[in-house]
Amino acid sequence: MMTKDESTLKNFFKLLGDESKFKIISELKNGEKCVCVIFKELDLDQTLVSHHLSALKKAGLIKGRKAGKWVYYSVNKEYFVAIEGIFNKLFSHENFKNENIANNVCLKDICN
Amino acid sequence: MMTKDESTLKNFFKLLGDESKFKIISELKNGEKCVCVIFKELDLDQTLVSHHLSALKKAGLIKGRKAGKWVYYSVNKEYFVAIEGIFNKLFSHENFKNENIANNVCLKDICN
DNA sequence: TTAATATATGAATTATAATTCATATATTAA
DNA sequence: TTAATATATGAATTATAATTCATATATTAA
Repeated sequence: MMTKDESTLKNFFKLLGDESKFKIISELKNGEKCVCVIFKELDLDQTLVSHHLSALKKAGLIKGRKAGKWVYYSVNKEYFVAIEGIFNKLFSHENFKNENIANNVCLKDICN
Repeated sequence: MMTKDESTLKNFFKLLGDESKFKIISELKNGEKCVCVIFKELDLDQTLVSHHLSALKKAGLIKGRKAGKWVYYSVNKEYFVAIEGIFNKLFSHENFKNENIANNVCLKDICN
């Protein structure tokens, strides 16, 4: 019922519909950051940020790089390139039809 | 902390992160439809679809037109034009920096 | 007028995601 | 070696959104 692209985009929306995840991505757009910087800058619990990062990573939006005690996260550009393509394909307003139905006519005769 | 644009986009994401709402918008991209057609095509309860429509309308994604017993919903193009602009401003990959941090260096000396 | 139909809406319930809590592991500093 | 730090993770709890239920209103057909 939903295409793969629609499903991918819906899952992306669901993740970034959360304010904390949205803010994490906003931070990472400026370059990679370790967990310690992210949770302090956003004033969130370390463990909460780790959970969010784990969800974002699992879905492919970000990737992690371990270096010593730290883990540096950064946006996965390939993912965002793909999302951009899907979004513009599915949601650019040029694709929207705007046919109005004549008053009192119910499409497809489903309704009486 | 979040700009108005970021907040608008986040709320859009939150709404369309829901599969039913996503599908409703997908249907309406093809032109306006009455509630009766939407809920039958999506095989959802009428009352549930009304709740979703109400949320989408309240946030500005769609508008309703009453004609007799029926209410026809359609996408609000102005809203999607705006969202497209915000999305492309905030999420096009060209905006993403990709500076890697030297190993073991924690940004801003927040961490030890 | 009365009955049937389309839609909306508030309240109750249920499902799901976010958050917290306790704690484990890996790594480096002392 | 031992202690401290950075991060992750499973389970418990809490918050929030989705869904259902009961029912109201408006409109048209009978």
